[in-house]
Amino acid sequence: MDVGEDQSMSFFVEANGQPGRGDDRQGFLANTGPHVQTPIQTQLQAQAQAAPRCLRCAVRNEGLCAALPAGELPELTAISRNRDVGAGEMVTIEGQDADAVFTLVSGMLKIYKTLPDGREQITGFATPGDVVGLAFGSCYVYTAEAVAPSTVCGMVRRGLHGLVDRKPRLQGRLLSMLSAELTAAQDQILMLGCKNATERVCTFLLALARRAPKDEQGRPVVFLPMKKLDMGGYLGLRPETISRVLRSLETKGLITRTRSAHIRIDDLDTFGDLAVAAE
Amino acid sequence: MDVGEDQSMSFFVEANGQPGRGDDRQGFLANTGPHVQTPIQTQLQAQAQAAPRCLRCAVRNEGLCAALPAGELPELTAISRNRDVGAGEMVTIEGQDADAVFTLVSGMLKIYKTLPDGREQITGFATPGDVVGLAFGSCYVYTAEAVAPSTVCGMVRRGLHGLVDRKPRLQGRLLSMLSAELTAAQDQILMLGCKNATERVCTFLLALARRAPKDEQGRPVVFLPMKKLDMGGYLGLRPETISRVLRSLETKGLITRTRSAHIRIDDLDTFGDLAVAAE
DNA sequence: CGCGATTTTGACATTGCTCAACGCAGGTGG
DNA sequence: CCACCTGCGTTGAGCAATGTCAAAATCGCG
Repeated sequence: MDVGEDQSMSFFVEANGQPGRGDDRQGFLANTGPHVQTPIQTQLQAQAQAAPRCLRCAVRNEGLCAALPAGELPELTAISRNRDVGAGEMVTIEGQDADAVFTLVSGMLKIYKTLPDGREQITGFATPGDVVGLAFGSCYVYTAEAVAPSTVCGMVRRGLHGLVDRKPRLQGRLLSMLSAELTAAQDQILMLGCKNATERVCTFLLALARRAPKDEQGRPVVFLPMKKLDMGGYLGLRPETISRVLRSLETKGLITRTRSAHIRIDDLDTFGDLAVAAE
Repeated sequence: MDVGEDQSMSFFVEANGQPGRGDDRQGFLANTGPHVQTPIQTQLQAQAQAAPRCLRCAVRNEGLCAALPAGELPELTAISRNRDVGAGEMVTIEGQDADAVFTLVSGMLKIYKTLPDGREQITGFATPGDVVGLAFGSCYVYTAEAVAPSTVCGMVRRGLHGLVDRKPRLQGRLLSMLSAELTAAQDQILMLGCKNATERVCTFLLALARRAPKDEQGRPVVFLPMKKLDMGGYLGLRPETISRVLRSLETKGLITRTRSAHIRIDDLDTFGDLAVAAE
């Protein structure tokens, strides 16, 4: 993971409902048809038409999907479906019934929790391949909202539940994802608890830089599609502060703003020092 | 969980070693004798003498142990061992080989991570029943240090590994513990990112108050064995600030300091408002 | 080109930190 | 048994970092 991802899991400790039984809730994907206990023929038929999508998928080797060999992909295709979301649209909403689990295919989502008085704290940004919407209880524990036009692939909770039962390998994958979450959460705690504004911004950029493309001289060029307000919401800072820090880093020659929403890191070493990276 | 607990897990995604094989490392408990592949007789013998400890244990119904019925407790006893630690002693050390997993039997531990320059952030306090030292990789990802004289029960990693393989029920328990962790971590993120000093202190006291004993009028009396410095390390505040906030709460009649290190919460409602509890 | 939203910049306010002094308690040694 | 010492907590004064508010500049988009 990089800058925090999704936050929690589902269908393991099913809140207080049985896995089987029960009618399909009306959530997203409810019309995909029967998935878990589908009669063999119907299932195979569905797979035949469905197979290509997961196989060709941009994030086929990320997230949950990476845990399945190509031969088993059709089963995933059968319970999943793509959906486009525009910037500002929500994929999951804190407190609502967790009907589906989503893999981000393209774009970027912000993951946040809200205090009763309206203050909100962003706990992470999801990048392609990240999984969001895993919930231990019956409700989503955070809101996931697109900050750029995005595509998500939704898997019905019940369908995924059944799939996990049949493919123990998925369970291990879920576990390591959960563990990665926890690590990310703790890094954020460390950041919010100990670091000053400059250190926070550098930590954030550095995390993004790891996955970012490099220019011809090997300098990472980070893409920041989110608003300053969201960046601040993640770092525990106000947008004005972010702006000031970036200006200061630019003045010192550590970064260059190239295209809009793109920042090139010019001095990676000094940057690492400022980020006070753990080990 | 209450105020954060342990932080991560082990033996699922074993870093890059196989579960079986390999000599017992020299860590704590190495002298408990063979545990996993013990010949039946030896094992039963060990159980016979060992059984009573876990059965009588103060935290028998907490943490991992709660997942095992009384009849299976001897197996737990066989791979575990109690150890007393004085205030200031460390149970796990960030970055060191994760040889064992510990259940806190009595006392209190602080869990913290350290930045390269020495700043440290406490990510939680463990109370009896909490499990610390679960590590996904081969090393502990945090330091656990006693803040009061404590007793921990250590389980050899390999022994626990084998036990989890034999008792699938333990796996579910580990999962829900991990999920509780994550929830606690996110609450802390919310706190560090959004709340001011007073709100943080109230949030903290309120979390402790849930588990705290009540006086004859039903008011919770919270025990705070840790130093102000540690409390501050958890809340992202300096000890002077904690002191000032407590003084101010006292002046307002919201709390009363009873015995040393004990605080009674007099006005739980107002307190809850100040804590800005999620939902 | 022009509108609305976002970002930037500046001036100022506030919060919590720093530093220092003092007090209190527990432990130690005479 | 008492004096001292050390570490922690408390309190105060001043300060630095960041938040707040407002205005100007810029961007994205039609």
